[in-house]
Amino acid sequence: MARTTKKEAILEAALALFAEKGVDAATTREIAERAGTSEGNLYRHFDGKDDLARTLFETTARRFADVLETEARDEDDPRARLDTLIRGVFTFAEDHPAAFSFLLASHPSHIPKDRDLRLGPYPMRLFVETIVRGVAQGAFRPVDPVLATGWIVAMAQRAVLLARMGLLADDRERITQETVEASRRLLAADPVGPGGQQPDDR
Amino acid sequence: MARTTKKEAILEAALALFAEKGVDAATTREIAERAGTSEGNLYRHFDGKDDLARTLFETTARRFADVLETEARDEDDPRARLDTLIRGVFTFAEDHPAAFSFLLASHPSHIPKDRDLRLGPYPMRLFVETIVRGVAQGAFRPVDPVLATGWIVAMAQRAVLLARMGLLADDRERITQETVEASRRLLAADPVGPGGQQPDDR
Amino acid sequence: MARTTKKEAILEAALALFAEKGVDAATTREIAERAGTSEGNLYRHFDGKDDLARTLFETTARRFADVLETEARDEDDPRARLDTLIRGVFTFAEDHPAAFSFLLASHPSHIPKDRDLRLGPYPMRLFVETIVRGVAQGAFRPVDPVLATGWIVAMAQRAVLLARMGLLADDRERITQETVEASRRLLAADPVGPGGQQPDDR
Amino acid sequence: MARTTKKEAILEAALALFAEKGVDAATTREIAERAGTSEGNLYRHFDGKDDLARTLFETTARRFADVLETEARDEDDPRARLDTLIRGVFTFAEDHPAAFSFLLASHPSHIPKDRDLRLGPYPMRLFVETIVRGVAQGAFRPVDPVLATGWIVAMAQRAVLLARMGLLADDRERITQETVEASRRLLAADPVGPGGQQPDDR
DNA sequence: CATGAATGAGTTTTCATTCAT
DNA sequence: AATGAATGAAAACTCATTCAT
Repeated sequence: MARTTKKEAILEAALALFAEKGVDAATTREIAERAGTSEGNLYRHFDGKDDLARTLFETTARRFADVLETEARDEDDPRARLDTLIRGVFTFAEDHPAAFSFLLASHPSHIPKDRDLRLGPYPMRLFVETIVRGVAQGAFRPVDPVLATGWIVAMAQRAVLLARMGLLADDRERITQETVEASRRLLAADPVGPGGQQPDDR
Repeated sequence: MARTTKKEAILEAALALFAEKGVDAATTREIAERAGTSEGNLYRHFDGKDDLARTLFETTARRFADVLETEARDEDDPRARLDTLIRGVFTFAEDHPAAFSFLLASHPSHIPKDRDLRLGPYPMRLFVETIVRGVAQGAFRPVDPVLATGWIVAMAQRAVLLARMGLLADDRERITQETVEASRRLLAADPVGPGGQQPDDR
Repeated sequence: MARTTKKEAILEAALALFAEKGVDAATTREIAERAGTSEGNLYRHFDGKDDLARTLFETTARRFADVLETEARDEDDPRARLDTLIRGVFTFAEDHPAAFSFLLASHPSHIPKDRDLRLGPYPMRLFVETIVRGVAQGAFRPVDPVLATGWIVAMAQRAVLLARMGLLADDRERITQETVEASRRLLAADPVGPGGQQPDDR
Repeated sequence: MARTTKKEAILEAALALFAEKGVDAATTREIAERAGTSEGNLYRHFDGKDDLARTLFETTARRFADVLETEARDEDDPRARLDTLIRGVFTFAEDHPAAFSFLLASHPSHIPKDRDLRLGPYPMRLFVETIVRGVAQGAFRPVDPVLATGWIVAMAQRAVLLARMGLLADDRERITQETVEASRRLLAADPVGPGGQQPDDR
């Protein structure tokens, strides 16, 4: 308590409740209660519930991006960098479970239009850039980098979700490894000479 | 009156609105209005909004599973069968866009607990079974079939989402092909000989 | 079923529900359901819920009066007659529990104004007349007959209520006797000279 | 605002309306209106209409008991004490007419189960205790004290009711006296020798 | 800053009654 | 007669937001 200001307490409470039951289902009263303050005070710090949600979306997405960026900072090789980014998703999900749920669970209609990519542009962008570079360098096979990013991020998110639901036998580290490995296979440049595996429309 | 009973009209209206704005944000009044009936009548047919959501989740998930099952009925080879299932996701998304959105967008807390897999057990199960068989036959590399199903379904869903948002340059057929191809790579059995990719080299 | 017409079934169902939860809380739907018919049909036989309640109040009050009248028909002596009337209340309460509850539980504001006496004028009148006669003959001490009727009827009703609630140790017959005895004491003419009315001369 | 808080205003308005038309027939809107506040505010202070009714039942029953207790505090002799308690019923009915009506009119199904005695255990208990003591001391004839309490309380209530309806010629004081006198006769120990009055089991 | 009572515009829900069949 | 879908009006209840203190 000592350190955390009321404003932070409100943000924290709101994030937890938004993650748990969705923005619509969470009431300002609950939020205030959980934050140990009054409803009125919530309005001193924020413009309202929507503002709270928007603020949280922004800061959460940015924090997510920061985690990824920090972890991947040193990696230069696209393959290694991508691995790290994926691991970052799992790390973030573990370290900030409410934030992770909130980002995932927000109904599309709640998400600000210009950062539509479900996870916000910030985190996505790092993936996209890495893949673009990897393709250019021949480290990855040629694919639409946005599509590939979508695949990989979705895979990681779903893996977290399934793990949380207790539907996976393996432990988190193993699941992370598997998912990293899977993404490698997804993007691996085809071996041998030219004429490799076109997506070969069957 | 005509052919479609009011009950069906209500279901249809609710599905559209739930998909568009989420269960919480859709009001019973809107639903009734859109269904061309009275709010009271809605309560004659359903126990309330939650019941409506539950019913829709169930029937929609089942319809999804039926589409997949029908399309994959003739395929026996796990690889071909998996391809078909993935294509089925895209087909369903195109043919029943509201149902698809609704299944995706439902907040986890709205989803009946025992069919938690986001898409309900019905559709998921078909994937899991196919992968289990494929692994047994050596057609796929050994992976946790639930995890692999999660990956693949999530990839397909995200691809649909990105396409809907207009973030992908390719047309739908091409995106479908790409996603099918990606899943093949994900599960491809390793080339017998030594030097195979262990998932955990790192 | 065979014999009882739907109309009777409706009356019976309504009486039971009115007694159980009150007129307001009972819904026409419940009534129809319990009567094994449809809501619409209820409106063929009655003008609505209020009409049903009014009809039931009337017939039930009359039936009550009939029971009392029948039992007391042969008694001519005011004392004996009053005893019999009181016993009649207990008899009616036992034979027609729903009717009895309904008559008691109706909120004053539901009771037709001109038969205000809680049990309707019919049953009350028999008591009043008997007491008037008893007073005139010197069998009872001089009291306001309406007030005395109120006392006695209220006593009997309360006794039934307490018995139903299981708050009384004695059996029904004993409670009846006690209440009859109590009413005798209430009205016993004072012993004037010697040889006066012991409360229990009978 | 003034002195009386809104919460009290709500309780007061609800009590008046509940007494007048019954709990079911009174609407939250009316209550709020009459209390000079908004419906929403009613729900800030109470969980709903039922909670309001429950609260009122409790506080009203307790206030009733308090009145009785206060008035009877100094009386030690069972007979005098019982007289005072009966007078207390009339006093309470006059001073708190709405509370009195509400206690009487509540449909049994609204009454909390463990204080079923129509007037709540609180007021009843004082009567029961007094009668038990009086019987033990030989001041009253032997009767089931709960039954006797029922009789007497019911008599007093009915007397008030009849008076309110204008069906009694006498004034309130006279009616009170008569009812007190009646209760004395009800419980008077039989004179003379042993082998006193059995209720003459016929 | 902070509180929590108060508001009002909504929402969900109920139900007596009507109506097409 | 009978059904049960449909209605509309009103009920209970919710909740983001404001306001006096």
